[in-house]
Amino acid sequence: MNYWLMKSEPEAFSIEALQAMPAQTEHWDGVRNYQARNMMRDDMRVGDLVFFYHSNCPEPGIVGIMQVVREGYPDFTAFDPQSKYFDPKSDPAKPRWIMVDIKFVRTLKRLISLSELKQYDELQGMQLLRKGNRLSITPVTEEQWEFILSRE
DNA sequence: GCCAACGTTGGC
DNA sequence: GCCAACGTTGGC
Repeated sequence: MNYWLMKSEPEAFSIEALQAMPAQTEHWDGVRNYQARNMMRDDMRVGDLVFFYHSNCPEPGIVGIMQVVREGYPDFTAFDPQSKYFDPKSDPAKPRWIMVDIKFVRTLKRLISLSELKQYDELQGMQLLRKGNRLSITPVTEEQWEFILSRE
């Protein structure tokens, strides 16, 4: 069982939007970074728990929890010229990009902001907090996961 | 294979 | 809107 953190701009896709989906489940499309793709492809398993992080918004931070319900499969938005995630170099016969399906578990009782996360010694070394980190998917250790939930 | 130019992310 | 950090592209 692994733990993760996945970022989304709430204007594009928020935890409220996930909660409103049929079966409260959605595919996590549009990841166009190889490191993040490799994590989805190689390491993410059904049952893994994921923090939902709102990025690029007035108060960035962790807003809820979701769960992986389908393991990596081709990101079909890469094949759709109408999609903003279209990638002409992704060949349907040899897909370049991968997505997983994610199900809403719950919102946190309160938002745990990025600025708060940065203040905890216990979270030193958390990949999200590394200088210059731009990865939209990062692993979270069990210790970090438990600690963050204990601050809720 | 190097690296300059360019594009994107995302906090502030 | 700014800009630091970083990834990708493409000429050589």
